[in-house]
Amino acid sequence: MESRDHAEVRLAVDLVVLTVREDRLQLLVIVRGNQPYRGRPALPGGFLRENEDLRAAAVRELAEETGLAGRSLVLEQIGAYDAPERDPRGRIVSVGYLAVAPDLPVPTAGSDATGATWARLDTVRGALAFDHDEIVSDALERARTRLEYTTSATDFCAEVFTMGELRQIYEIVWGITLDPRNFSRRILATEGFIEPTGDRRAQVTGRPAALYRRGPASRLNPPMLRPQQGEQ
Amino acid sequence: MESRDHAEVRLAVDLVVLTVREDRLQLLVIVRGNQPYRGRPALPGGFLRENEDLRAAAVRELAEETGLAGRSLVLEQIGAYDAPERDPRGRIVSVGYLAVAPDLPVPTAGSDATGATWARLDTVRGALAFDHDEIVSDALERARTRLEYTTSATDFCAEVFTMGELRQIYEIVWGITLDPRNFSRRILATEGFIEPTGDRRAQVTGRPAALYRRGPASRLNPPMLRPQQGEQ
DNA sequence: ACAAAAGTGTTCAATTTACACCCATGG
DNA sequence: CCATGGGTGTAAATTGAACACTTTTGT
Repeated sequence: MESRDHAEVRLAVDLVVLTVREDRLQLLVIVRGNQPYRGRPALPGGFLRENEDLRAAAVRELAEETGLAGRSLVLEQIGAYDAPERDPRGRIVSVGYLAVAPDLPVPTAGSDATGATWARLDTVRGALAFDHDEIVSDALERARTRLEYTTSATDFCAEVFTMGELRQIYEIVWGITLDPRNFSRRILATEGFIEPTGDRRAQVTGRPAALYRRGPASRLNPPMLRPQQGEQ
Repeated sequence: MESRDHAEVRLAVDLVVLTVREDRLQLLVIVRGNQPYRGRPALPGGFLRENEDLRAAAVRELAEETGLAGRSLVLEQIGAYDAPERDPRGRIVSVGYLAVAPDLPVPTAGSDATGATWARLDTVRGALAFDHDEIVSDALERARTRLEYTTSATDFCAEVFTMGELRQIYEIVWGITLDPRNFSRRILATEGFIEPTGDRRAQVTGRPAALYRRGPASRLNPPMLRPQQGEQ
């Protein structure tokens, strides 16, 4: 019995980091400097190291490749991607992670070579290296579902935000429009979702909006179900 | 640079196979014949082989260890479990899969040694080897959610079933009781969920129930949200 | 004064829930 | 003829969507 009883595989992590920027859903991508898929956009990620679990690898890669401290970023595992031919370099199984970030001042604004950048999701989809389009699709679906059941919309927002900004997250991630009046009431009626800071912020025009910060709740009950409509 | 840039890990699959039996949610377990955790119940599973993807490994292990043909069983990936100390034999990352089965005539009724058996979930939880309790918890939560959004309740049922049997699936998996009258209407109002066979089946007592088989639909719209109540 | 965004009150329709009541069978 | 589970009808309660209207600012 010379043949091994188990396959020799390498484990990697790939990160789907989403934000809302310029009224669009945007994705953190690097441009590949090596073959395969040289020059193509790809998800940040890399191989698992010794004595490191997957989450730690994800946090490390995020810091190395993008300069984003994984500190406050909530990472959620999306799943394992293991199609035998997904990577021409060999048998590599990758575990996808989703992270949601506020609109940050452009990741590594000129730090190291590879330079991660935000890219509009609608323009980059279909062009990603490896099976990264599939990972992104699954992660996006997860992000959309999370808006329904959790308070994760505030993860897209800065420390303090207006009701309009929060609503925009829902509108952009779901690709629909919501009634601002009903939205506001619904959110405020959900115990622990957001808390008023007491301050207001002047807008470009119009009445200044009250400012809020995230509350202690993490799960939404009842959920905010998105209306079913076709989008992208 | 003698040190490797990546960890040496082995990949495995673990299967959470659920059914409803004797009015209880039951789990397919094997009793471990070797160390570690010898004598303890565990999930069926095993190592990934060369030129085999995770799903294929799950189907193969299911057939080998339990005699269940993976044919019609729908396998859903739950996630990767990778805590470094989860398996004392070394660095083993396992991918969990969920399968839902009808009440089968006891898996390997005396075929090979290890013999998988059904075990009541409430008695076996907390006693499983490795981190299998955690995998089961995640899979169970997934199964409960699937009942809300998909027609997967019929996966728990035989080819033909009564409305009462289908309702029992919901009641047992969710751990609540449902109004039979409203339940029936709700299911029948969902296009493509189930189709009447035209036959009826005499009960132990009471009016014979109409028989149904599963319809073409797979996703439920609108979903059947479970009422929030505390359970087990 | 006007445009624009925030926010309140109210109405109406849709959905959910509860439950009275009838049906069909075995003992 | 009664217990038991299957099934229909209907009214009350809850929820959701629509929208008129008021508030508060910058220009």
